[in-house]
Amino acid sequence: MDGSKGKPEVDLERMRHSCAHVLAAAVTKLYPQAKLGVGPAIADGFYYDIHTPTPLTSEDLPAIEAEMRRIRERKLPFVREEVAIDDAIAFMKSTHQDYKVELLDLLKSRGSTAAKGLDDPNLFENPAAGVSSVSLYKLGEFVDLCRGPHVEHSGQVGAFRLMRVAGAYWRGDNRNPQLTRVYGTTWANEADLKAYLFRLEEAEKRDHRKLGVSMGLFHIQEEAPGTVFWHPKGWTLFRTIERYMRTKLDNDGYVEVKTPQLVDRVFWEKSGHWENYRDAMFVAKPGKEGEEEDRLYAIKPMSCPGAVQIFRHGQRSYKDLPLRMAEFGACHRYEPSGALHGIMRVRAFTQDDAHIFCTEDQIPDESQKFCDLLRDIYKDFGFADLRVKFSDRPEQRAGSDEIWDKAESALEKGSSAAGLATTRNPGEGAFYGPKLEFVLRDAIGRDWQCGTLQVDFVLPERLDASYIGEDGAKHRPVMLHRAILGSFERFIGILIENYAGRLPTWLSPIQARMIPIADRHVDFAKDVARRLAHMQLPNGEGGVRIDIDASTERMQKKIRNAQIEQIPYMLVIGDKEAEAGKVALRLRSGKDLGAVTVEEAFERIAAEVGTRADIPVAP
RNA sequence: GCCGCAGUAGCUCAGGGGUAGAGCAGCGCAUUCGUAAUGCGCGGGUCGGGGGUUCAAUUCCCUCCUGCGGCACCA
Repeated sequence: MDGSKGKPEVDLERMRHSCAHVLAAAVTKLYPQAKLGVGPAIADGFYYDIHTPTPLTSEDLPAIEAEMRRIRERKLPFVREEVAIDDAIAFMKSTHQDYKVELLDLLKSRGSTAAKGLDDPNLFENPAAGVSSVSLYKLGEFVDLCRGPHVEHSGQVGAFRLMRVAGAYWRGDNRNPQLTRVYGTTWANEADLKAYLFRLEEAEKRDHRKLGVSMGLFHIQEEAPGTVFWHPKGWTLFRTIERYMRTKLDNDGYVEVKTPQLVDRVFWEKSGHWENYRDAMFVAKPGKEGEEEDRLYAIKPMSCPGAVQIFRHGQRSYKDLPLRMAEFGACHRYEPSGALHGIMRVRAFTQDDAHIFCTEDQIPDESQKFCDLLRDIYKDFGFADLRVKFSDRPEQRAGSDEIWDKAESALEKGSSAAGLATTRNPGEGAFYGPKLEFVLRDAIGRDWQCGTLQVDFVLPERLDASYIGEDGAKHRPVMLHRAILGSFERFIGILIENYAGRLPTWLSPIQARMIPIADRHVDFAKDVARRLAHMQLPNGEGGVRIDIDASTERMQKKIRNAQIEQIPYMLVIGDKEAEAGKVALRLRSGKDLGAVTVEEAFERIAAEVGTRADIPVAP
């Protein structure tokens, strides 16, 4: 908040909410048959859900916005009026505001309009069930059910802009009719509004879908919706991350496995997936047309049932526990078409999955160990800001209360021992156990949930996993599902957006580019490139990933191209360098480090790769 | 999946009932250059697929696909 500089404090939320009323007033004026849903303030602005006989489209927005400006100019007062709830219902009925009537009925009977997971902050809430009166706000002719508060008059709603329309289900339930949600943004003044729009444009430039394609990392095409074609550079990035993760897991006591992609549906029936997720699973029926094999296979949507098969193959002893079984599992899920988003939400993805088979007593230690590992890894990728959500027992759940008590406290113990504070997510756990969800914050303040740690005492039961205990009897292991990156695809998308394409050197598909100034320098440049490619970088990264721009372009153009590709190091070679056997080192920040020996250049790159440092960028 | 919008050259985009145009990229030639764009030339498109209306459709209509913004979903 900057209320500094003697400026009057601005209550943006109040302005935004009032702006939603101005929008509603404008719409009801232009479309008298409009029925209103809810219209809260949200981050950066507001929305209002509206039903009109023919749905509003973006083409209608300019006229609505113009009407809103007229209302702003008239400086109409917001007038609060407390009325008996039955009077309010009668009034809303008389104006055919069916949705408002529905809300009022809820208020009357339950004292709250809370829908699942989302309670509308703009409406009256009464802890005691049932309310007898509600507040209405008048703005000129327009009357709305609302808790307030509002600015004094419509001249104070600030600088706004209607942004877009979208469909939204009434009360967030897809069985309900869909209203048109009009989104707007509101700021204290025109300058702030402009700054916001500028920020949006900047965020758009980070979009991994554009950057990833222009950086030559991957593409997606029509015939394979929601699945990624990884190009050489993108796959280099993928493999770099995979190699890094593998090393981390090797050092942390994991074993790695690979389980089948196609498994008979009978197997998924046993695991329970067929029943719950059949619609979201890809299936395959092999064989000649008309003579297909009489079995239906499903492509695995997740790796855990496969891991259990390996666990239960042969006998396990308590001495084998905890058994940390990792798999970079390629999973396929038939995600709803509207959910697909670049490489962040896809139908084929690779989880950095692992299943820890352990005893109940081992859960706290394993949780702590995992939290430590996860934080360590996030730090290496440049994410220091981490928060943890703790989702506890849902209403619908398997397992006794004792077991839940144990699992929940074990998870809490583990995360707090790792020095992580958790926020509670009541009732949001899986039916099979509680979970921790790890959320990282990126460079422009967006949150991404990536990691997860879930306790599961159902699947070992369903798939009959057991081990022989110290007592010689069979016992049921607990299974911890855990992921750090979540999926490689999504995590790479996050990395691209976090770094705006300027990946740290250790992750850059091309770390250095040779730029010979003239043809006569090409041979020397090739020689330098060869040498650097054969020197061993730390962390088992292999040689420097280097290429050479031997085109007939001018040096300036080659530099520009390397800049656009965000290559961390440019090694320029002309007569002076060839003579001295050196290279002129230029950073993508624009900094010119002058002529250095090949060894010096290597040391510099190696140091950066070794610390996984992010290179400072030009302002 | 639902609501709304969009799909024209590899990319960004203009155009519009009479079978298309720019910039960048690509290719060719010339240039051999000192830290973010050398010049000239050339090629490139079933205007997302299918159907309909029309003498004529890339343009209008229907439908499917894909994408975009949300909603719903995310084991």
